[in-house]
Amino acid sequence: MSIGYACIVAGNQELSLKSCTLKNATPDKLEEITAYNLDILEKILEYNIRNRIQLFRISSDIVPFASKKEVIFPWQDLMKEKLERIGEKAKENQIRLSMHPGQYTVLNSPDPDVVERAVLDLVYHTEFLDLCHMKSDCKIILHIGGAYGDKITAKERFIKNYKLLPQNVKNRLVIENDDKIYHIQDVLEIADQLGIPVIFDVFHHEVNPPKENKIVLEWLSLVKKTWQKKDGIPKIHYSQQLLHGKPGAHSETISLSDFMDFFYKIQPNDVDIMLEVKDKNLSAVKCILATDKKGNIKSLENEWSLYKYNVLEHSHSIYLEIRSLLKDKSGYPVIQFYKLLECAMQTPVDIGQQRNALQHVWGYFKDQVTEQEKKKFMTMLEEYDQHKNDVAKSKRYLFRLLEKYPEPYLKNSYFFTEL
DNA sequence: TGACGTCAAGATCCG
DNA sequence: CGGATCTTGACGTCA
Repeated sequence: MSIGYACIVAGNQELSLKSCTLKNATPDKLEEITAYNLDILEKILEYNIRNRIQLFRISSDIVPFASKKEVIFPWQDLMKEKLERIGEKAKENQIRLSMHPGQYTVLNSPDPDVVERAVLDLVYHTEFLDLCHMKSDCKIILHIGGAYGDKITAKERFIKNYKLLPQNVKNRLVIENDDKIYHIQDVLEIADQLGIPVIFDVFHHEVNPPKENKIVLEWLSLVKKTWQKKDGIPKIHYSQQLLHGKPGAHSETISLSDFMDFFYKIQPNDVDIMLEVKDKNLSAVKCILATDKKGNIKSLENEWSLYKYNVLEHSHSIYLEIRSLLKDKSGYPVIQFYKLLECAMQTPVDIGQQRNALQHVWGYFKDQVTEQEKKKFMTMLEEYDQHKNDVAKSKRYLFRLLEKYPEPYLKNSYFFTEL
């Protein structure tokens, strides 16, 4: 079983991809951005390796406008070596990669132009994974598309158009239930006709269940049967409702207790779980550590080093509680640790503690900065006390000081990330 | 025609 | 001029 996340590394700006607008998309610009993005992807894989994350979705934006036929840019040839290196790294470390064209790739549209673009887009995604030499268990996930007032015909059109796809696309394509139109029963029906695997999105299923009343475990068991040996371990999508958000909106972080309830319910020895959540890798690490049977306190100490100043901003008492929780070096209180962490992050920031956290962090700089830099920070603190500016300004300033005075402990921490 | 979702690029504003 | 903040882009469907 692997647990993973999609596309973006939270808490690390250095690992974000570049893009451009269509109007600026010259071949040179595209080559520059793509080369940059692939180097970043390699670094993201290294991050995933360090954190034992073996499931990862590559952003469709990795090669900008790759599937637009007006944009001529032979990325397949230009990036051959980089793609091979990425594939090697993934394989060596048993990382399962996937890609997921968004809601605008619609294979079952009645408009032939839309279908043509969808096919080109699927071909792009397939070529990307093929050029990395990934096995056929590295999938491309697609939704069924629109209903156009006649779901039966729309389903038939999906099936018809699927059959026209090139074989290498078919080798990777899997279909997923969505939160609006095609529920899991629809998708299983299509999958049965085509003989292709189904991704069961547990959250979409909650939002958009079929009329037929089966428990989640029964649907899951039907879904698992659609995966053959060559397709790898069945994969599911898991996310949670954003409280006070629109139905279907993804939560900021994964609530660990809800995740663990689900985890024990499904006994997921033989599924991979892709998390769809705003804090991305942060939740993936949480769920991986929480389900690790032989976990080590060192992992929690490392997590603590990343979150401690954020916790301090919200609650001094929980800060102390976690510190004491981690004192016993023989235990592995992972559930309790994240319970406290989640609790702290849900507590509104305490103005006084926020100032306290700023000063803690300032402690890393105070003996090495110039008088001028010191003065500037002190002025900011004064203004902060008089409510003339917000904490974000001081944080930005401290973050900028990190470039001049490198402090890896601080740089890695989430203090400068909005959580 | 605008909302939907997403987030960096691009544009504009500010001191 | 650099930095902060607001707006646009790119996609297809549906009300």
